[in-house]
Amino acid sequence: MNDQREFLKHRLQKLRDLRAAGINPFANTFKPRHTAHDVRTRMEGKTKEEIEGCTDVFSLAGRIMSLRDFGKSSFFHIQDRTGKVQAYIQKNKIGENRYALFKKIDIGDFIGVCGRAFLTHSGELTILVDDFTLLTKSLRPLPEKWHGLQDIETRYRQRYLDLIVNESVRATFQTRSQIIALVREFLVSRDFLEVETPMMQPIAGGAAAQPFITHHNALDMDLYLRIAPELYLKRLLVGGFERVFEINRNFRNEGISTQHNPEFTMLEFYCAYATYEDLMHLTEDMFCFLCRELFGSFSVTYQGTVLDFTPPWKRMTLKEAAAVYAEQQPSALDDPAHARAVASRYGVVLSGSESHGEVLTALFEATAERHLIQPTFITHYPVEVSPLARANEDDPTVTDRFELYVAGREIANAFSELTDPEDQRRRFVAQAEAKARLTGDPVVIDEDFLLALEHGMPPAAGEGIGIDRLVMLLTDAASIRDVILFPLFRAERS
RNA sequence: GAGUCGCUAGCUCAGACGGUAGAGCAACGGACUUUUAAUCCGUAGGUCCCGGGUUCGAGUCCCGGGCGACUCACCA
Repeated sequence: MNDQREFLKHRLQKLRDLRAAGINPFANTFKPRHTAHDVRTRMEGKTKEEIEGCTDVFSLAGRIMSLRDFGKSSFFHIQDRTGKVQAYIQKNKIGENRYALFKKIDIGDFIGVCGRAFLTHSGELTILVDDFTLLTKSLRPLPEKWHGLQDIETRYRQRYLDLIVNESVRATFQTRSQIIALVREFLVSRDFLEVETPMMQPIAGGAAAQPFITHHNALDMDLYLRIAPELYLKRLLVGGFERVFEINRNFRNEGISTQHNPEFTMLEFYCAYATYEDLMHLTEDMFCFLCRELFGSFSVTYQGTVLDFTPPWKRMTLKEAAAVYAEQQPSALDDPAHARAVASRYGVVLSGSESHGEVLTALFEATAERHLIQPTFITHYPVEVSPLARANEDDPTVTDRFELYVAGREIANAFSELTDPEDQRRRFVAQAEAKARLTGDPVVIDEDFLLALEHGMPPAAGEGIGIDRLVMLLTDAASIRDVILFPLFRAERS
């Protein structure tokens, strides 16, 4: 008999013993009126005498995380959503029968307890148990109490164990929830309307990633999981919703890394009559709001580096940034042949068919990106790599677009939107033809979106912010899997 | 997709040179009424990721596979 089966056998025997004694080991009869946090805050700053003179009776429930048995009394810690609190149970206080029943309770079980607070000799605030109720009997062991759960694969595959034993993991996901709530609050306070647009789309538009494909049986129709909500949110601008946002999942059938999960959460928002420059200010305001609410400071330490979000943030054009980090004069990169030579020198692999703008973008990514640690807006993206962005009035080879870089990573992407349906059609066709040459896919144009544009979309600017990457920055997480509760994993084979 | 590294008890980890597989916690039995990584005595628990190979003998060496981590590639 192996250890695992023996453990289960013992717990199942206790289950039978409890039922034989008339106890439901999965009862739902206890209504906790307090939390561990309530107990702590109620007694905070009080002396031992004041605490023990206090007649408040607490009633709380949670999982038993540790248990120290002294024969006629026991100490245990209960963990609820707010944290842990210790409890103490004595045989001569609750009676022989109740205490015998308590002996059937194990680490991992859920229990409800009632009692007053006291301070132990070593000064720990503790509930002296008047009575208890078993709420759920656990049948499997918890990970080790001191080292917790370390195995990264088990932590992700059995995230519930990770959450039970690793307090910092709970904190990360609580912060994630808080960040999303704050983003919502920020946008709603600025009169943005939260909307939901299709996750299943007949044409996967709004970005250039590989989509997941699925099929609707009744309509006998292939559908794509969306790679971006962009084209639907713009339809809403056409419809007269001047300020809209959506926080939802995108799906991209690409590689997995510490920065990429196949499904990830994206914030996109669109604001009529705004420009990309307005959105730079809005982005600064949003981050400052988040920092103030979360930390009370514009300084955030990420992986040992202090990031300073005090506005205004640095701004550089893409060409300037590429020039600085490729040690060139910006004007020198205006010569396509020279730019190409420099890019090759920095390890960019070129086929020869790339446009000048694509070469500059590749050079920027190869040289500058990883150096952009402090918040930096990169502007003036070439028109060839920005199929949905409005061309700059003074220099039509670039667009009114920016990306925000922090800690060497792309966090946000925004631009003044293209509103001219004929220009949009030309860009779609050029993009689809380029893709068709590369992949052999048929040229597909989102005619329905163009029809919407032909009805007239107000001038607008839009932005996308990768929520997972934002949460990583603000929770000091090294991997995107640390901020996604259930990241995608290969199925285990039996 | 490529390279490097990892996989030993439920958990956290040791296991030189190839020679009967170990500890702590958790579990089980016992002692103990203010402990807190409780303590003390005792017991049990292993498909060493899987499959081949070399060898008298493989957790250890070789080959193949699985899963994971990291780096790179891909992701405008």
